[in-house]
Amino acid sequence: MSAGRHPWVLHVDLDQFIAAVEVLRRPELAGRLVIVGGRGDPTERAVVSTASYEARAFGVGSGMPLRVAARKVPDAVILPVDAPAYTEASERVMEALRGLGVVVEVLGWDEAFLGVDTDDPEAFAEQARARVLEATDLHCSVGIGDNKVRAKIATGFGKPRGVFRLTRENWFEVMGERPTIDLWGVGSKVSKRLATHGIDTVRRLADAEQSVLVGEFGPRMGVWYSELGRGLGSAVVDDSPWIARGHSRETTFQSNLTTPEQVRDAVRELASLAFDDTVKEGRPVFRVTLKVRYAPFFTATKARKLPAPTTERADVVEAAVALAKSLEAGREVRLLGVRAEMVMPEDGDPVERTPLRGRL
DNA sequence: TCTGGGGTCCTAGGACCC
DNA sequence: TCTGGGGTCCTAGGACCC
Repeated sequence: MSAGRHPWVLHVDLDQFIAAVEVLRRPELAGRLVIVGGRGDPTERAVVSTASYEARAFGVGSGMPLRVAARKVPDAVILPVDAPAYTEASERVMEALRGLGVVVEVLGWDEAFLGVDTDDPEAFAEQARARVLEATDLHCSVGIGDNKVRAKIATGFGKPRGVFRLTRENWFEVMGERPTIDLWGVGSKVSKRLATHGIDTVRRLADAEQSVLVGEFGPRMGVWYSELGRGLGSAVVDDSPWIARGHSRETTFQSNLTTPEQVRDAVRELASLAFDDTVKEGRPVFRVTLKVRYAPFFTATKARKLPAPTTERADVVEAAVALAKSLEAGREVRLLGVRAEMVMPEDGDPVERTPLRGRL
């Protein structure tokens, strides 16, 4: 199995994955208002990772501050994030999908693209849903597309527990009058910038002069948004293992740090943890980035390329500590983070670089 | 309402070089 | 005195995704 183009791209996305995994091991939670986030303590600085559909009906969604969610749904069950449990469940899902004998490109804990050669994609999608349910007791939805962009967007119309097909044939019929923010890769900032040019729907984006988009967003993003408006994108499904560019560790402190000593100690700790993750990959670190969020909520980053790539913990820690010395004294610190970037393997794969490439 | 943590890629501007 | 046109490397910031 390897990278390649297939007649059909399927996008499989688990329904309320994290909440569903929690309900699986606590069946008494079924049908209840379940919210998963942070350490499960709504008085702490944390956000919602996933809310069950029952909780979503009350306006709770991912990214919402936990304390706001708790206020909206006072009788919700609030659970801590248990990453190892989700990783384990995710692996069982992906194994089930691979068992279908197709190319599986993992996108995250709860989603994957399948490259499929079939005459009946709907039947195959139902087969995939059945296989995942049988193997894991988890429900999913499937988007069918003639490329990844369309398959990914299609899934949203299939949820929950359904299948939807989105191709060149029905792209404008389905998406034409929708707001640009419904596109995968267009967020609130870009949709507002597009609106200043009178581009408020997918069809208007598709019809926009590419020169306007390039002028606003630059040569790569401008062209990419134009293609997005028309539903165009890669149809190559690639199951080769992802090679991480870097690893990072960051912490939001429950109460702000106020002294340089506290900052220095925290940076040491974070740098060491990030370094540990690079050691597991066995590749040297060539750049270290320090992220700081000053109170109340202003974020800055400082980066240094190392004199030479290193596999020494002390080099990484010292680089991070040195960056910390240039932080503004006297400002309270809400968050610190350290990222270590690794050199890529020499015989580097010709990875197609595209704006959406974040993975597990 | 008060805003996590782990990722990726793109853009802009300055330094430096020819 | 009023000053080019690239190219590459580096850093900071921004945007997006799950």
